[in-house]
Amino acid sequence: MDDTNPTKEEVEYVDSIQEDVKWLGFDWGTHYYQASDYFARMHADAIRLIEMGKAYVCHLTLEQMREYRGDLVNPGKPSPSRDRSVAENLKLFAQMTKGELDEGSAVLRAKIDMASPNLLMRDPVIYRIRKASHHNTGDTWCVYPMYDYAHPLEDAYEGITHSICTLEFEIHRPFYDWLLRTLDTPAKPRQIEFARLNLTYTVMSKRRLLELVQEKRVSGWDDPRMPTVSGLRRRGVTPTSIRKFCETIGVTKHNSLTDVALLEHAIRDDLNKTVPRAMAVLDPIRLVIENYPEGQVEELEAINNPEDPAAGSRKVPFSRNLLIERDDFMEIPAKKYFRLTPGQEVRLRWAYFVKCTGVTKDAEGNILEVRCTYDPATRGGETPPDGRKVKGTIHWISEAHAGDVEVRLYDRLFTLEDLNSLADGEDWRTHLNPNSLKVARAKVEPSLLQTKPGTRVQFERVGYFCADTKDSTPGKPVFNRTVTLKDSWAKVVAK
RNA sequence: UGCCCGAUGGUGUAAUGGUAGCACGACCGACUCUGACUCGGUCAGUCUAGGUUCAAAUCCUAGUCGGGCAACCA
Repeated sequence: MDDTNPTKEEVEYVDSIQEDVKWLGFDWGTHYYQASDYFARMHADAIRLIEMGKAYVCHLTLEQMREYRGDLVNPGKPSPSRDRSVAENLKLFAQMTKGELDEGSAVLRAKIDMASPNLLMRDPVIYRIRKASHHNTGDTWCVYPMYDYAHPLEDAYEGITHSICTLEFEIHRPFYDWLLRTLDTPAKPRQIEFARLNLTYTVMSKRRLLELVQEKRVSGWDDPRMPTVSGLRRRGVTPTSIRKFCETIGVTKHNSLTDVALLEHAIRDDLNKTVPRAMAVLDPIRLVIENYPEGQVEELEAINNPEDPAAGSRKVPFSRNLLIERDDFMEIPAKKYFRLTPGQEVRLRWAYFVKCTGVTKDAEGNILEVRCTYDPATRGGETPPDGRKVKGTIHWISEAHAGDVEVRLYDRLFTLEDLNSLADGEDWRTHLNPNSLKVARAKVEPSLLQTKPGTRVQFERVGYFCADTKDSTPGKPVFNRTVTLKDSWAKVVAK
């Protein structure tokens, strides 16, 4: 953990990084280190640098420093303090360390090359005065190392071989190497850079994510729409699928934009194999079975996970009045529609074949309920003795036994695919998806009411869901939609 | 008008001098008690121009395009 700057409140980030990394399945064991663990050693190395004539105390103000640095095409010029004696530098750095100098009045700089084409090599600052309390070292120090100085040293102290970081630090590598060479550290770690991940339809920069949180456009860092580890976790994504996704996309050095479909595939692939099924109706309409006895209730057996025999089965109550998905009925059917429609027969999952006999409507012509008859010879959803087949199978809930739950249907956070390619002056926030969260009341199998927070389930024919870890209460789970099932019918409809 | 890095199907990648392969996706089909899963098929790629070589995605040169760099941030 690079906790080199005490004025940046980072305790909460440190904690969540640890939590996230552990959840992903990794363990530091005894190898959890912080830059602040090495402050004394780093300070001693700074003194060595001064003694070598490779570092000096400089009094330039921020503005002067910028001016002296030159720019992308012009070389910089030396600080007036650049050639001060070693003895004087030692004395001044000691004063800085003891807190005898004011913040901003002096810094320690490495003495490299003010004409380097790499601006980071034009005598970079390596220590600054910060009279602030550090979350780990308290008030021990008045001077703190810059990240660029701390990074190569902590790697060397730890005997790191490959120090992996993101692309924007590529230009810092010459200083990384310079420091190790100048100090002649026993270990010579190598910094290797790789591209950070960009995903379609979302933002990944910490700055933008922080703005989403601060402006309350999401509920927090762990809002299930956030591409953060805590957001994915709360949404119901598994560590396995994240790791699989990472293996798939690999590690490279060029900026790319990964299609979120790759992530969704990894999620479905894992959840399909591991998660139990249940029935839930998100947008219910009543289905009345005219020839099923009133008041009769049957317990029908439903398999929990066809992909995993060990998951066993459960009983689901069945009765005369059911609820089915509004989408699963069409009074005037579309072409190739093989769900319920007048005269057509479908299977009720794990129950019976039913044939639609018509609908009842109110005075305005709105459909109040769908009516049908069932075939007792198809109990359990089995093919009847006459070998009759149906094209469609739909899910259902017994109205009298239905549980009522809140379901949160999440969609992509933005409507724009690439948030890094905005027109000049365009605000990325204008592309926020107004429908990234839709809340629905769903009717579910009674057993689902006992779902523990964090438990994942597939609502058959709908999608994968996870009981929310924050807003669920005993007996009243709130379900977050992790990802929908693939829907090839939707594609047909779209055409 | 500088320096550094990069470029392979729609997307993400593999191939480091020797058959351009894999996954996602899209499309077609089979199967199906989830229009899911699974299975079969199809689509589609080495940024450009020179050069080296028996042979170049790979090495060299130039160009084009993209990204990064001027906090006492990380």
